[in-house]
Amino acid sequence: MPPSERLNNQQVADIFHRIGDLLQILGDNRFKIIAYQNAARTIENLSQDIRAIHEAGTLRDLPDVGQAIAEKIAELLDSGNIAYYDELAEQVPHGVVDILAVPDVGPKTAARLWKELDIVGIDQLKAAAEEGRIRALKGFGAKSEEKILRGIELLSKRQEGRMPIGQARPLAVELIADLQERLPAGAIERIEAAGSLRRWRETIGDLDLLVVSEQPAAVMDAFRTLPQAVDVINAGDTKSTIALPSGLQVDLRVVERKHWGAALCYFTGSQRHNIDLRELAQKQGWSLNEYRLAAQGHPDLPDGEERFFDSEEELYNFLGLDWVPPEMREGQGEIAAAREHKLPDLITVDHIVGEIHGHTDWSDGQATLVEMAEAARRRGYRYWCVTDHSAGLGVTGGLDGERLHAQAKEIAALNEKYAADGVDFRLLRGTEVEILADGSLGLPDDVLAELDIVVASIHSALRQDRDTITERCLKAVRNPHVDVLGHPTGRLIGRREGSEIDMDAVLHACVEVGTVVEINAHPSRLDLSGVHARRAMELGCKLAINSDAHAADGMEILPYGIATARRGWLRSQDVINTRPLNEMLALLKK
DNA sequence: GCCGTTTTCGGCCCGACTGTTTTCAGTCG
Repeated sequence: MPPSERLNNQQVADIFHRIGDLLQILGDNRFKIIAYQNAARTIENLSQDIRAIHEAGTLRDLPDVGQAIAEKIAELLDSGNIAYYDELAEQVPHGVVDILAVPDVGPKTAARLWKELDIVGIDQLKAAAEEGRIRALKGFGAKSEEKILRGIELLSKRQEGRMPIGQARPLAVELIADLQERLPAGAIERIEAAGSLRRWRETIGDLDLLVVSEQPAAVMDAFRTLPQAVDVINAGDTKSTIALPSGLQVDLRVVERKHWGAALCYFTGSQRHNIDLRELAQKQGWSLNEYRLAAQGHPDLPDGEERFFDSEEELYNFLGLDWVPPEMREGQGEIAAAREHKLPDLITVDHIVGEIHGHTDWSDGQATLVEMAEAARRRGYRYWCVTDHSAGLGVTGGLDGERLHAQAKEIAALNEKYAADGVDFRLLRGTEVEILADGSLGLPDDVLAELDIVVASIHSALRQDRDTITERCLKAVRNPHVDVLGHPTGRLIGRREGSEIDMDAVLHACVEVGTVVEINAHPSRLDLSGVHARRAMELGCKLAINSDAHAADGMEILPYGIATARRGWLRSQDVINTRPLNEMLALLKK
């Protein structure tokens, strides 16, 4: 198969999602539909290329993949299509599936619109609603038509997709502050952003706010009348949904104090994690919802007997589990690990004692060397490596050997001053050297050899085909002077897909030759991703977490990188810049 | 269609909100 037709994991997962959609519209068994959806989710969360798993003959070992789905994955990868899928797709006009994307239009509605009104696309749906033709259907009225039109409107606003977490977190802070300002002191006892934001997912589909209050009506009112609310989508007694100008939806839910533990857990998700937790509770004779555990078929208790939890930890412990950090709640084996008391001791921001990738105004940074060094010191760092761009990346005024020498003098002078003042802080000399299109580097080996740390990164020709860009990267990784592979895929979340690089091959090479792999903490990069970070750790890679700061306040985004590492189940010992200077340097390639 | 510290058959999470309904189905998370 030519590289352009090579399906990636997401594309394979999309086909199985699509099978699920088609089965829903056709009214098939709902558990069969769930099975396809679960398999799709498993595939999109894989840390390895699904083709490699197929070639190893281990598809059946994947969770939620049984005989039937394994065969269909194999068929898809080998032949490029799935006969069963084609057969389903023939039965349903293409546009009917598109209609499912409209909020509040589900499979039942889509099927009826198609069969009873011959609506097979969003444009037709809009026309029918505007012309008042939908109210002719039993169970539909004028309000249903309004709701559909509003749904289409929301969908068009939401086309930009999910919001990057780097935008969503400040927004949540602002919303919480505004809400509190509009209510009398004490009306809100507790408030926290839950959902994918609390799990630190890369992108956020909607914001979930959870509140403890004895005045739910006042809270609901204040929330629905926030100036940012351009639309009120739901308005209940304890739950409301508003839309922001960007199209982002915000849910707010009010619960009683005694519900906090169960509610926070429920609203943090993920959905998969919640289902796993509820199934576990069920096996122990309990029914779990967002408020409490209630005995149900318990050997010693009457049905309905309740247990409440002030904290998540108490709930998890009650079920025989250790508390699971939110970043791990993705249904990737964390419940089993929590039951066996084998959850990793995750890395925290406080473990980081220095960074080894950042920029100054010698290249495209905004601050001077001194300003960056002082910013690093204010964070309590013991070292910071200056890695300005190399020549070869035209736009940023990259440094050649001569300018690196000039910079070295400034670095040496600063280090001498720190030493004289008895300050325990060292600036290191480095470069972010460009991996050129042919895999050669932007600086010659003799220049690289002088430096403390060489970070090698790709910024251009990211659209090379898989084999070419993988080879290019492998060549750099194997260069004896290259210590760190910077932001390996080059993606910019929400703006640019990463390269098609064969990550498994690159990680294997890094283990083999001792090249460190970066988790770039910038919220628009988060590169490696959590999924790839976990794979890297499992393969035995050494990792580093860097802000890639270009300004004095640039290191403040480090928590995004730490969260990504935590999503990859990383511990402090997996990350080299948790170690003191000499230990860290000793972990680099010799 | 998947899965198994009760199971290879018989299960498969749970509740808020909405609209059009007099008791519920559909959708969503």
